[in-house]
Amino acid sequence: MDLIRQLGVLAFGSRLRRLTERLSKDVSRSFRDQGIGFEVRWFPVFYLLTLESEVSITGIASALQYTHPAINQIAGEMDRAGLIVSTRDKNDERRRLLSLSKKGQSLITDLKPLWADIADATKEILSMSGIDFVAAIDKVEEALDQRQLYDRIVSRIKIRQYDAIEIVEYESSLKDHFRELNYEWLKKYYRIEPADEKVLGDPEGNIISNGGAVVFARIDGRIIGTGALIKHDDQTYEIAKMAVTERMQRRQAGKKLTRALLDRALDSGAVRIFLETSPQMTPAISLYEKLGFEISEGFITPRYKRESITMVYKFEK
Amino acid sequence: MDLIRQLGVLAFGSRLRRLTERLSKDVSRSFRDQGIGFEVRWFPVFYLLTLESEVSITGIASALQYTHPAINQIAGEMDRAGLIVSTRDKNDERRRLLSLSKKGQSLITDLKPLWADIADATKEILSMSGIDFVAAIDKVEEALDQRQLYDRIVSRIKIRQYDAIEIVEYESSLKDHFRELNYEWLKKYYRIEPADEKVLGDPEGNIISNGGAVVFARIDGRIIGTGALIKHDDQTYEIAKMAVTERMQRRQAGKKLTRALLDRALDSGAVRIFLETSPQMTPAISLYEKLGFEISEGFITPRYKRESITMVYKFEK
DNA sequence: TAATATTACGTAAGCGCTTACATAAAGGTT
DNA sequence: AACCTTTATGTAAGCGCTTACGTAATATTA
Repeated sequence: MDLIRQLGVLAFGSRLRRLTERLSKDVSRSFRDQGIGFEVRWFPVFYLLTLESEVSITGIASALQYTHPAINQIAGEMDRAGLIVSTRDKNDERRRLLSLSKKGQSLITDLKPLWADIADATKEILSMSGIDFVAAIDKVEEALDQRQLYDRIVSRIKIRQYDAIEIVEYESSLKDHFRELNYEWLKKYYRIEPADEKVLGDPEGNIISNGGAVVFARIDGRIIGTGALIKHDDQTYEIAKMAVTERMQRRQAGKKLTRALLDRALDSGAVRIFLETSPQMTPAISLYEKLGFEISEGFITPRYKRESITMVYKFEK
Repeated sequence: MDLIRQLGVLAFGSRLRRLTERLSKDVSRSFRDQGIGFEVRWFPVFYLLTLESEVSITGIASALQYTHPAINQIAGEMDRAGLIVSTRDKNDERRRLLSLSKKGQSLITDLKPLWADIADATKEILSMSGIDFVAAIDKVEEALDQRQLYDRIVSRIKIRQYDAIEIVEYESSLKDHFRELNYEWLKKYYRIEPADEKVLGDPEGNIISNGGAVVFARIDGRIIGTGALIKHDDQTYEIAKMAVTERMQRRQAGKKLTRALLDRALDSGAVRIFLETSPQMTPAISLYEKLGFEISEGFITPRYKRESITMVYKFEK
């Protein structure tokens, strides 16, 4: 009946939220019952002030790992309830130092046994889980400190996307894709120059027949990206004409294309592999860096008017 | 440094909230990154709609254990995003039946692998806790279903309060307390009648010297309640003149006083123990019931004008 | 069959935090 | 000393749920 429960780890967030709400609602109700005029959400701040007096808003915030507006709001409420007093820091007029008021001090004795009851009851509930729940949360938080959930998800997504891309060899039926994919971004960022038209119009004549290669990236049967390997001499290869259609960018096609061309160059005995790209293309540059290229002084005559930087593959010694 | 962490079970609510926020923020970010136009908070509803179509708002709410306004809001957003369509139920014009739209249907294939990535990453994090976190939450929720945290806290508070009350024997220096405590509530609810004045003015002459007793409840050195045992004959005792000062009510003083007087009557060989109270005093009545009294036909001549009901102690056979 | 209770849905506002932004004081730099 | 950066605080608004409440449709009951 309870789908959230069935979904297990998939609806883990909803699950935790529900549990949190359930527990904290009960705790606040217990507090209210006592008619002490104390809200549970004040508890961490109050407790901190029993340990230390003259603490600033941000001081409390960082000790409790809350944001400072949260503390500001709680302090406002506690102030209105007469539990704290605040004074300006003599040495730093920005800071507002909080301490418990007389009334706040005297509340401590009333609250302490109540805390103990709540802690005991909570422990009782948590012990039903059969494990040390608090310790388990500690470990989960440590794991998150080490590497965020976000990063873990993203790396999985990337691997999946990378695997979903198929690298396809050039054949003449795909000739138009090679031109169109490159035109798409050239038009967007620059103008198409004669040198572009020449190479993109006849990849067979200009690239493949000279010992180079053209490959394509395919997802679900659709060509979405391309790239070429141009042979300059037996030892020198250039990766060029990389293009991925805009809608399919950030899906690791560039990475898989580059790696495919790089492998091909290495297999052909390349000693020098380079590429040219534009300084604005920061995602591309960082991709190339990840794959082992580094920015270098240009060593070939620029063939295009557009500004470019040269990157060279760093062979491992 | 992190006080919330140090507080352990005492700040368990804050702890859980923090973890929840951290996890769900990362998950939503991953979703947003994908640019699918899908919010994580829609997930449970969306998932349910992949299993069943034509589900009503309250139907979804109860399946997911959310409130219906939550579902209403989520449905509104999903509607605006074009993921669902809603039709009126032919048999019940109040109900709005939700189903996935074409667009919603086609999203399923995009979302499924993403769900899997998120589930895997979450599992990875949770496995760091070294225990089956989801199962642990299951058990905690079961424990809560059995008996709420609130009830567990309250019963601890009551025991503590009960233990904090000291029962004090009558002595003439406490004579005024006996009168004042009784006058306090008599004035509040009725008028003081001659019969009251007589007994309350001279407990020694009217109660104690006739083989009865007067006791007091004391907290932190202060007398806060009183009660009397009146002897009618060797076998018949009456519990009467119970009073607890208003500010100290609900602290189990009445219970401890009654139990003390009851024990005394039983020790004296009572065969019949009764008391009179007013029908409006429902908290008192339920207290007496808990202690073994039951409402009975009055069997003594009414001594006061105020309306009253008689309760008799039920001896176990 | 009229009155009453229940149910389904919707809307507004609240809760306890957050992010985003503004302001003023303090500290650093040239 | 003028300028920029950083820090402490405050305020507004948002988020994702909740409670509270209103209205209309349906079910129940006398």
